[in-house]
Amino acid sequence: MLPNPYDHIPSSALRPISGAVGDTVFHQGDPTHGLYVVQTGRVHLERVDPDGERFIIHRAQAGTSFAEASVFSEVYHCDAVIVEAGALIRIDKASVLAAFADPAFARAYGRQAAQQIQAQRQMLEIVGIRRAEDRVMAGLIAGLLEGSIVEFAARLQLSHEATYRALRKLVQDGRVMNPSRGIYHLHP
Amino acid sequence: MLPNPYDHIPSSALRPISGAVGDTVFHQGDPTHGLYVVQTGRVHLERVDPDGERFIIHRAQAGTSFAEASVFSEVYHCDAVIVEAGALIRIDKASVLAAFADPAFARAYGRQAAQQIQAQRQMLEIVGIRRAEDRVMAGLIAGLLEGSIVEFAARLQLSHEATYRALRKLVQDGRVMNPSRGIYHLHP
DNA sequence: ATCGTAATATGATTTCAATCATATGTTGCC
DNA sequence: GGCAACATATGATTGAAATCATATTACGAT
Repeated sequence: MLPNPYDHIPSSALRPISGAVGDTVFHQGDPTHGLYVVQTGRVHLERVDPDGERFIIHRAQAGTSFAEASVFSEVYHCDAVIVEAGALIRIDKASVLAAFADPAFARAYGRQAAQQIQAQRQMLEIVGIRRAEDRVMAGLIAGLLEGSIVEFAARLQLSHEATYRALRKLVQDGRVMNPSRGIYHLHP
Repeated sequence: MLPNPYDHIPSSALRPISGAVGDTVFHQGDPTHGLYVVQTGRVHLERVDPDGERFIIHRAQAGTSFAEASVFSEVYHCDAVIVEAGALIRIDKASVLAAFADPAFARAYGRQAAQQIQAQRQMLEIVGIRRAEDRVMAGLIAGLLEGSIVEFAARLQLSHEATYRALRKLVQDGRVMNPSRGIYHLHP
C-alpha cells in the first residue's frame, strides 16, 4: 500500500488525514511535521512569489509521496493544497529520522531515492527534446507509454494531437509498430 | 570536494579515474562497480535504442555524481561516455551499501537525495511552462539565474535569444529589474 | 593597443507544435 | 439498442519560439 521504504516505519507514526478540495495541508513557513503519502486524490505544492502570484512547484498524484525534504528542514517551503479530495497519510518527521538508524530502511530509502532521481533525470532529458517525433520516440524507448495515448502525451508535455501525429510519422517511417488502433510499440 | 554524504565513505573505497574524450567509463550490461563523482570534465549517459540510435539519458557536470542507482543493481543500464576530458572518482558499490549501516551517512544521503528530488521536480515544473516569459519568470523566482544568461537559458531549455527577449519584456512590464547590462533580478 | 572570443542584445524569417475543428471508434450504462 | 463520454485520429490555422543574421560590448591574451 505505502511505497516501499516506509514499510519499515512503525504504524504508530502514520497519521491518516482526509481533505476536501481547497484545503491546505500545510502552509509555507509552518514548522514541519513530516512527509506525506497520497493514497487518493491530488495535491499541489505551491509557492507564492514576491508579486503574489502562485507558482506550482509540484503536482503529487495518488501513490506518491511529497514533502520528503521537510524531514530535514525546520519549516515547509511551500503550501500544500488539495486539488482533488482524497486521503493522505502523514509520516512523522522524528520517526523517519529515527528510521535511518535501521540499515534496512536506509538502504530501501536509498534505493528508492536513487531510482527516482534517475527517472526524473531521464524525464528532464526527454521533455527537453524539441521535435515532437524525437520526444515521442524517446518516450517509447523509456517505456512511458502505459495507459492511453492521452496520458502518454501529458507525461511527455506534448498535446495529444502532436503525439498522434508523431506516432503516425514514426509508424510510416517503420520505426514504430501499430498492430491495432491505439496500440503502438517498438520493434522487438 | 566530494558532495556531502560521501565524506562518510573511507578513502580506500575511492578510485580516481581519468579519461579522454570518447572514452567509455562503463557499458550498458557491464556488472556494476559503483557510482561516480565528476571532478572535472563532462560525462554523458547514453542508451542505445533498438534502431541503434544513441539517446542521452543524462549529462553529468563537474561537481555532480552519476550512476547512483547502480549501487542497487547488478548491471549498468546505460553507457557512460566522456564528452569533455577530466577526472572522475569511482566509489565502490560495496562501500556505499556498507555505509548505510552508519546512521550519519544514511541521514546525509537521505537529505541530499530528498533535496535533489525536490529540485528536479521543480525543474520539471519549470521546463513544462510553455510561454518563454512565464518560464523565465519562474526560473528567476527559483533562483536559477546564476552565472551568465546563456547558462540560465540552457537550464531553462530555452534559446538564449528567447530568454533575452523574455527578460526585456519582464523589465518593460516592471516585473524584473535590470540595473545594468547583463544583470537581472526580482524586486526585493 | 589590438586582436580574438564570448556574452549581450535585437531584428527578420522559418519552423513546428498548440489550438481549433471535426469525425470515427470504443466503452459503459440505463 | 441507444446514448453519453471519452479515446483515437487527422486536417486547417495560428502563434510563439527556434533559427539566422548582425551589432555592440566586455574581457583576456599577446
